[in-house]
Amino acid sequence: MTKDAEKKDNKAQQYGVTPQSVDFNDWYNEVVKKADLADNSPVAGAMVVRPYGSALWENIQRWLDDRFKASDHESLIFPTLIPMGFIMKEADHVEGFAPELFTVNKIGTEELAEPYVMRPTSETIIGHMWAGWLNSYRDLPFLHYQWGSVFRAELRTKAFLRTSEFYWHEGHTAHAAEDEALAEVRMILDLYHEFCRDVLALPVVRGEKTATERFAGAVSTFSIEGMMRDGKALQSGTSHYLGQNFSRAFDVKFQTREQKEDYAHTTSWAISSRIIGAIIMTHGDDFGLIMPPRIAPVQVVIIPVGRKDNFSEMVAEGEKLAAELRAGGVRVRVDKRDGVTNGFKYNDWELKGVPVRIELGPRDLESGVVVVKNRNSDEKETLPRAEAVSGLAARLDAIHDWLYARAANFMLEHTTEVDDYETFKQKLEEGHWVRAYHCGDAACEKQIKEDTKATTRNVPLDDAEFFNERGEGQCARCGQPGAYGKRVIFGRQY
RNA sequence: CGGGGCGUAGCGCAGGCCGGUAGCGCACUUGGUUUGGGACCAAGGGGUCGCAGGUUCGAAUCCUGUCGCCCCGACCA
Repeated sequence: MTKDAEKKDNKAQQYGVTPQSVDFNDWYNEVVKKADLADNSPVAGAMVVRPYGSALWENIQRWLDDRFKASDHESLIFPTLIPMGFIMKEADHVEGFAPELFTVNKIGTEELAEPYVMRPTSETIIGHMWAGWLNSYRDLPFLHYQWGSVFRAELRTKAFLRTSEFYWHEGHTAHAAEDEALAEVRMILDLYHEFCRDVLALPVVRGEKTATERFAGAVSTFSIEGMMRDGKALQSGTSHYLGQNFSRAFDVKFQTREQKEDYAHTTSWAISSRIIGAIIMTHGDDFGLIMPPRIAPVQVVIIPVGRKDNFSEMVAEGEKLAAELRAGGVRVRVDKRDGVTNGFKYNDWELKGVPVRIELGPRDLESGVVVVKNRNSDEKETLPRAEAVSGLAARLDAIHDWLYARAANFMLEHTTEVDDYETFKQKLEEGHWVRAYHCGDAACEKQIKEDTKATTRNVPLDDAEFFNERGEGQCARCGQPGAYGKRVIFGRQY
C-alpha cells in the first residue's frame, strides 16, 4: 500500500459510518455515538444522553406535553421507588415484570423489612394513591401523566431501543365507564399517530395487539408500529385499556350516580425514548442521521465561509442571517468554529442530520445570495438571501413530506400479503413484514415465533392509515379460520 | 444464562507464537501556512497494556482466576 492509499484508508476508518447495507447494526451504533446523541455509561445497560440527543428529547417532550395539557390532562410526579408488595398485587403484572426488577433492600447497612423496587412502570403506586383520592363518580375522570424514567433490567441493551433505564411519559387515567376509558385509549393512540405522522415523519400502523403481545395486566393493548430500514418493526407507542384489573387490585372504587359502588376503568399509555431509535432507523442514510425538520434540535445550520482576513466578518453576517431566521421561529445555529475546514463542517452536520444548510461566503455576500443545501439532496442551490429566509418554512415542510413519503413507500414495498406458510417464512427472511390471516391461537403464534423469529405486530384498526382492509381467510400457518376479520401484521421486531 | 469474539493513549488498531518494562493512524496542544466538500508542515502532551495472583533476574507477551464489553440465542417499551 502506498503512503497515500494508507492515509486514505485511515481516513475511511476515521470518518463517516459503516453503510447501512454493510451492517445495519454497526451503522446504528456508530450514528448514535458519532452524532453525539448518546454514549455508553459505566452503569451496565444505561446510556448517557448527550446534549444533541437531549435537545431532541426535549423537543419531543414539549410537543407531547402541550397536547396532553390541551386535552385536559394533568401532570404529576410519583416516587421512583415502589414498595415491592405493590407489584405483587396484580397477578399478570408481577409475572410480566418480575424478572426485570431492580430491587432496593437496604438503607445504609440496614435491611428493609419490605424492599422497594425501582419502578418498571407506575400503575401500581398510582392506583394506590387514586384509591385515596377517589370517592364519587363526580371526581372522575382522572387524567394524569408523568414524565420520568423507569427501570427494567435488560439482558441485551442497545442505545435508545432497549436500555435498563429509559425515559418516557406514562399516562394514567381513570374513568367511571368502560366506553369513556376506551375512548381515551383511542384518543391517545390517535394523538401518537398524529405526532409520528405530522411531527416525526414516521409512518406508523395503529392497531390492536394480539393477546400474546398484550401489556402485563391489560385487557387490551393498542400500538403504533413502524418499520425500520432493515425491515424490522419497532413498537413506537402503546395505549392500554386496563379494565378494572388494577382498580380492583388497588381498591380504586367510587360511588356511582345510582349510589352503588363500582371500580374505575383505567388506562395507561406511553411513548418512550425508544422513539428516538425509530427516528434514527427510519430516516437515517449512509451519511448519518436525517432529522425530521419539525423536531430537529437544529433546523438550519449556517456555515460562514471565509479566509482568515474575512472569516470574522462572515461570521457576523451569518449571525445576522441567523437572527432573521430565529425571528421567524427557526432553530438555527451558526458554525463559528475556526480551524476546521468547510468540508469537515458539511460532513459533520450531515452526520447529525440537520435538514438545511446555508453557506455564506464573501462572493455570496457581494451578490446578495446564499448557497442552500437540503440534507436529503445532493444539489446546492443559490438563492437570493431574502428568499432563503422567506422560503425556509416551505423548505422544511418539503423535507418533512419527502421523509414521510420515503418511509411510507419503504414500508409498503417491504410488506407482503401471504396465504401460505412457505412464502410467509421466506418473506420474513427477506426482511419483510407479512400480512396474513391468523387463527388467533396463542400456541400457533408461539410456533410461528419459533419458526421465524417473528411475532404479531398488531391487527390494524379499521381506520388505520395502512393495511386496514377487512377480509376473511385461513390462518397462514394452521389453516384454521382467521380470527380478526382482517390480516394481521407479522414482523421481526426490536 | 448457552454459543462465539474481544479487552494495549480519547477513538481505531499493531506488538504476543520466539518474555528484556510499548508503537502506528486519527483525535488533542502550540506555531505557521491554509479554508466554497472530511487541509498541510513542524514541534509537543498523553498509556505502562481490564483486574488479581502465579512462573521468572525480568511479564503487554507464559499460566491460573476474575471482571467487563461486543455479536448470535432466550427476555423486552
